Amino acid sequence: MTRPTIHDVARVAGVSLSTVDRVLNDREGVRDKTRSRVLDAIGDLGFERNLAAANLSRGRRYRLCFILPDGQNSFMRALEQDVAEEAAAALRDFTVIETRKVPAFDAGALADLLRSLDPEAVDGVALVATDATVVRIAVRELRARGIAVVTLVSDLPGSEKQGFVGIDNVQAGRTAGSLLGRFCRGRAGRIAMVCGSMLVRDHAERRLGFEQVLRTEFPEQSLIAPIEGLDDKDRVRNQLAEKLAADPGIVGVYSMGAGNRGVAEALAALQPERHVSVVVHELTRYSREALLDGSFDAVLHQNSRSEVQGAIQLLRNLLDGQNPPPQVEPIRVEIYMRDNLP
Amino acid sequence: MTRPTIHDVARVAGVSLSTVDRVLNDREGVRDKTRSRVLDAIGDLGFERNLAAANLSRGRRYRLCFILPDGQNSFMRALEQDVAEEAAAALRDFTVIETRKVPAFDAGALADLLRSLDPEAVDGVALVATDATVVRIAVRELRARGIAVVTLVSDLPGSEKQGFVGIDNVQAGRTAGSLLGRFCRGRAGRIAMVCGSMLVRDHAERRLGFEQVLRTEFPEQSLIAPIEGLDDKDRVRNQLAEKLAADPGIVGVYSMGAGNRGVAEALAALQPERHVSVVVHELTRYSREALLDGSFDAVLHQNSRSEVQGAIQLLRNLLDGQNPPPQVEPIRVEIYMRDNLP
DNA sequence: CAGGATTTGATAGACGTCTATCAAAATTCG
DNA sequence: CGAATTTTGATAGACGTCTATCAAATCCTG
Repeated sequence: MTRPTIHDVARVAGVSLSTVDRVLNDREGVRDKTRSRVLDAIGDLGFERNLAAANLSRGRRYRLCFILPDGQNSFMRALEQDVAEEAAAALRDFTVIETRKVPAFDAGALADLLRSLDPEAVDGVALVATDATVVRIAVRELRARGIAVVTLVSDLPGSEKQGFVGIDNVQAGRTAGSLLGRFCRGRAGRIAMVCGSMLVRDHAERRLGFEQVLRTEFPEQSLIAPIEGLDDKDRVRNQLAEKLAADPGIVGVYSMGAGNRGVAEALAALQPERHVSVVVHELTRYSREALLDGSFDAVLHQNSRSEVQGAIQLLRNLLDGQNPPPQVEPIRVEIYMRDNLP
Repeated sequence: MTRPTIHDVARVAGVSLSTVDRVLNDREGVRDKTRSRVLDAIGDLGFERNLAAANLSRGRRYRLCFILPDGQNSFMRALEQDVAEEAAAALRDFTVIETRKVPAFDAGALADLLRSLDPEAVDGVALVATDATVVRIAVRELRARGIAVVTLVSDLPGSEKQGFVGIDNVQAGRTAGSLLGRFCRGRAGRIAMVCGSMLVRDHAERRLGFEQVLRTEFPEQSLIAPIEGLDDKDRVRNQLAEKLAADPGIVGVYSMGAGNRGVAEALAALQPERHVSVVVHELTRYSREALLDGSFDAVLHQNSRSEVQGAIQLLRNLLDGQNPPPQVEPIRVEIYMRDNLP
């Protein structure tokens, strides 16, 4: 009924507390035979070290650093806010979180920042990755210095990061295709796409998934080459409005990232009897309003709060050296419509 | 940089450790003037008691009891499984979880069980409520005995429960209506509904929300009185197949709860060229298969694992007397389609 | 102001683990 | 075999909080 302690382990193994401690904390000077007696006892008893007591004793603190892109991207700003709020809550668990910002899409700046991190001051890092070789190298160096590394929102495949917390963007694109295809069923025509930039990895992946589904499952719709909005709402509004006016056969719009406001404005300018189904990404103030007034049909979303929590938990588990690290729940592609808004 | 301790509080307040302790733990024999000096010091320093150390010291353990309905409902069985798994993980945090089962829909049995719970053995209870007055009374008595109570999945409004962890079922029904209405757009006709029993509160609420949306937003569709499946797949299959055969104008099906297998079978029997859009509840082995083979279009889901975790966290917070209790993330109505299956 | 009651302080030991130090025992080696 | 080395044990104090006990100080009452 009560959990076994190191005292029990010592008793069962027939050794002293000191020896148990040496084994538990990987100190040297223990003969193999003795070590295995202790490990056997641990196994027999099902002993698990009381982390709370251990951390209390050593005054353990987790010093984490979150690295986010700077700039006006509203998803990133929401993420920053979530980090700040979770940082306050994490203090209770002896976790100190520092936030650093680097210019968006600037791999060199990101790599420089990573290189500057001192293992004396930081135990673990969560970064929104920019996909570049210099960053991979910097991650490898961080790991070599003994700092734990996970990627957040945007992954860095092929690097030595120890985990990724974010959604599967191909899956997100497929989901969008599946929804929009169904919403437009019976109205064969064309579908317009809007992205931030095709140079951004997640948007490229979303497009890939979207086109996969549309082409195989809804061949009655054809796709128009995407508008690159570059996070500029006016640009998005103008280009989309132009396309919609020029082609009355456009029955659906998929917007893969920033630019929701521009999309909403272009739609508002249409004749009321024209029906265009719309699926966009990221629940923000604007996409929410558009859902409520009926101009958007669905919004795909990633819960940035969960992502931050997941990254913190994953880093702590890595630093605790838990074996195996208890899995963090994967982040889901969430679908919102007017009626299940949170 | 380091958190203040009770020693700091004592020093700043100019009192002894004993007095700080008396204030912190609500022991009597402290003059008001002294108490407020201590409270001021706590406020000034931003002191927060180190729960890990406190629990270590008192050998605190959280004894929770989860009460679930017995029977073949597959959602409830999945929930039971989740409770078992979370119970194992919770042991690490000195939380001992016991599961009890009562006959489904039997308010008397549930109330009896609640009455039998001994505050010497149980600190908190999470129950899947049956909506009845005897249960409300039993909950009140539990609270009077000092046991914390929250409802899980199925709420008990008007009772003295201290929280509810589950989804908003009216919202879920609205979401289903919104999806199915869009899926059937352009094909005006009739929509069939399937429920477990109209006596179950959550199904009744789902129907309410569903009809709200269909009637106001998609008046071109008309609704057929629901089939009551009573958790019997053959009954669901037969009745639904009969309706579909009799009425070629049925373009959509909404199934509010148990009975997914029967729905899938009735659909499989249709001529391949007939297209019926389908939205059901709860992601199970069967609804998952039907999504994958295209016979269901969307599945609404509540994450029972999150619900169990949420209930545990809420109960622990209540028992810790945290003030204000840190909010548990609300449970979302999740939408799954083939392409965002977890 | 004495006496009793109430409030406050001081101290010790506990919870489970960690770290450090020193002594004792066991092993290895010449 | 004795000395050097390695391995093990014993002990003490710490982390932040809790509980208990007893003594000292302060308060109230008549």
